[in-house]
Amino acid sequence: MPLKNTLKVHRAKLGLNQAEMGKRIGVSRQTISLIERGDYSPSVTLALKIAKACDVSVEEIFYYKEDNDEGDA
Amino acid sequence: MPLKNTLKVHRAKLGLNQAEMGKRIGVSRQTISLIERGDYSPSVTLALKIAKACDVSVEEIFYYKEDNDEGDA
DNA sequence: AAAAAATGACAAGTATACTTGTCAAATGAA
DNA sequence: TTCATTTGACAAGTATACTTGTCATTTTTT
Repeated sequence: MPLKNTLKVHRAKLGLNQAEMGKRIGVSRQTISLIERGDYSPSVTLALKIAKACDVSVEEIFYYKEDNDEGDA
Repeated sequence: MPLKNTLKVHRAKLGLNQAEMGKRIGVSRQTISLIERGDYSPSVTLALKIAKACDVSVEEIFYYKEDNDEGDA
């Protein structure tokens, strides 16, 4: 049950690139990239900062997607 | 600006000791103890599990308390 | 097409989350 | 008080978050 996130979408809404997002939050560009590439569990401190920057709850950014194998059938 | 949390209170509401809480969430007793002792930033995965177990949002458990030095003056 | 900007990916190092184990101190029950 | 339960604290080890740096690939702009 991998941890997923919607950071890429929310970052796009803010019109920021990864480097700008990292700078705003206080982490490196690589860390933003790593998170967006998925299956990565940052600290709750970072999660709170990201959620605040995106003006949403932590749960709206980070969530669990079931490991189901159904496509849409 | 240390990270604070309300885990101890919420755990008490559930009527669980640290060992039971750890078992329910899937971490060791020490990890629960460390968090409750404060100034500790677990992974967002663990934060989500704790919030779910307590039936509240991540933000209701983990938050920042300003590092102000004013008492009440 | 060509140049510029943005992202993915890897490597190697540091910081810290999380582990098991142990003991003392605190709390609660008999 | 005595015994049992719970928690705090420390140590040492493993797992992983986060860092800087670099390069190839992709995307966007001209």
